[in-house]
Amino acid sequence: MAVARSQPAPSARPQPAGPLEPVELDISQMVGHLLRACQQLHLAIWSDNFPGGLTSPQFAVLHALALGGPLNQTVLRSHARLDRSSAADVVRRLVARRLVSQVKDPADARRRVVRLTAAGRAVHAEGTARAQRVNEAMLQGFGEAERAQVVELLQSLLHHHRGLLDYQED
Amino acid sequence: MAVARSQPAPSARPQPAGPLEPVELDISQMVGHLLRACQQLHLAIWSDNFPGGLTSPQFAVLHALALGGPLNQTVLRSHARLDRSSAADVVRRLVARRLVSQVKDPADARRRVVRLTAAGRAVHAEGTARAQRVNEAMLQGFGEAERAQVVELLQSLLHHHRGLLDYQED
DNA sequence: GATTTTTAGTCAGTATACTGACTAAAATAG
DNA sequence: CTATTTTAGTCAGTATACTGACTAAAAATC
Repeated sequence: MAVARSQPAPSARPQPAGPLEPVELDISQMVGHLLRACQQLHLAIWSDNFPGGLTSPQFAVLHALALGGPLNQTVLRSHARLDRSSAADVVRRLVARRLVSQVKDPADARRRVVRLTAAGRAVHAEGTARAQRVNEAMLQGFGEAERAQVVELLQSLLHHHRGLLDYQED
Repeated sequence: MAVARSQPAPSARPQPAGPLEPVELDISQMVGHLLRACQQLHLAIWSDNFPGGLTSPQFAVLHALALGGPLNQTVLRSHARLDRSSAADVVRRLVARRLVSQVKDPADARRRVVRLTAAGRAVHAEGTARAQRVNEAMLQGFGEAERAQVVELLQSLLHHHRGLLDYQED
């Protein structure tokens, strides 16, 4: 595949001792770079609002369980948007904190069904308000229309690539 | 700080055996959840385009050095949007791969100046085209106007919180 | 000039997120 | 029914990203 190569193009002004290859790339406009920075921001805001140490993926797991009853890891990770290894890690930590419990599925010995404990349900209920505050803080400075745009554009971006992530569905 | 507590509110329809606390939270519309999923997507696309194993933060460091000459870690991490520990980690791996080198700053013994090696400059030059392909792939499915919106909204989001991240500037 | 504070960077420890290899069980093919 | 394949989950290893504690050097203060 012929990589797009920038031709020399007779330049009018000779650049004074810059790098030899023409760097025509503004990294601050690259979606990946922006997403990474936004995630760092989100983590900072999240941590401020969850002094107990519950992380966003952990909350996503609790939320999926609160909505959809006991789930095996495969269904759980598709709801919480976690890959296999990460889901196992997150569940392991939630088990250690006694927020969820795991039991073998009698109908399928491969599956281990994850269930909220009473403590887990309480932490989820209390966390819901915090999660909403985090979302509000993230969107602070945007008007209603822009908030909707942010959500729609990110959802569209994901939708354009549905099936690429291993937990897919959608 | 009085946490917003959902009052019972005389409900017209009794919900059939749902969870006790009213779960009025759509996690698929939370910005943080969407950002995390988009980053997973970006990582998948990036890895496809960089079979050599160069990561996006690593490329960001090479790019900052290619643009701005030798830099100490503090300036470097503000350009590459990395916190102190992560920047040290990334630089350590780039040193191990011989893509950058570090020397003590004679003017300030605290600083260790990072510089591109010839190999690093070559990897950066070659990676620029790949990074552009990743960006294009991420935005595939969007029109010109929407692409601009995505970039502008994410930049605005970051701008609204400038100063919150420790590498700040901006 | 001596003390205090700030700054640059390291280090240990933890949490996602990934890969690839692996086990065990279920589903399918023959 | 047996052999193959698929599925569920684990495990080891690596890369960001963070916290908090720490060292050493520079800057600021007195």
